[in-house]
Amino acid sequence: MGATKTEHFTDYQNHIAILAKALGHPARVAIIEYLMSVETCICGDIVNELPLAQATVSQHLKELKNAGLIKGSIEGNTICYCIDEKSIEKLIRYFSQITLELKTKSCC
Amino acid sequence: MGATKTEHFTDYQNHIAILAKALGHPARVAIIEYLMSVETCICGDIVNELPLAQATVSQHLKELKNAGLIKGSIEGNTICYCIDEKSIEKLIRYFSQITLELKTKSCC
DNA sequence: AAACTATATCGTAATATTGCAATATAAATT
DNA sequence: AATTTATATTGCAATATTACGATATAGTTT
Repeated sequence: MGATKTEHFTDYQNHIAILAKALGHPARVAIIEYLMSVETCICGDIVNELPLAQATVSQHLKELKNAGLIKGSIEGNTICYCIDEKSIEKLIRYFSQITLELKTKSCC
Repeated sequence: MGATKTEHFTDYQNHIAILAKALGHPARVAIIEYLMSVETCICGDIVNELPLAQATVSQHLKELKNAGLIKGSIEGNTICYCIDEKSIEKLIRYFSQITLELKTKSCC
């Protein structure tokens, strides 16, 4: 015990959970916010934007990348990170579906 | 070290992270899915819907409630759980904001 | 090539999460 | 009142996450 029983859930449930989990840390929300705020996605400077050590930021970026929320491409010396629009759109569709369903309910 | 440094981030960032984290487990996504699927939010039966022990489900429900994603009201013997629409709408607004910002970018 | 810059990985300590059996609580039924 | 039913809490073991210093890797500049 202790480990999540992913095998008991559907692929869709697991995928939504992976995306949500990746955003389940304020540092990663802050990273997304920063990527959103810069004009282009030419980055490099993410470490200096966050109140965390370089190794920690690198780790958070890796998690966002593994979840598919951001993409990173090597740009000479630095790495150009940007938000992967598709995953955000998947989340919007998921949550929109929920509110849509809720409209058909009578209670609460 | 080891604990999340919440104090370094804004209230908004922390709140989005709390909501996302609550959905960061397939069992909790499945709970939301189930609450969405039933006609009314008269529940009780959530435990039998999930492939997890009663104690574990109870714990997951508590986490969803703490995050504000669901509300539970005592209905005699059972408890009536339902999705808190406001928190879902907050998430939709958040993600919509992201895609909106991305439209103004030139790269990626 | 040596020094510098940007990022990743390793190792490790602190803390959190997941899952469950056992037990507690509390309302409903007999 | 005893039993049953529904849910919560406790305690604990297994596992995962968070954070960071130290070190590695790889491109850039001098």
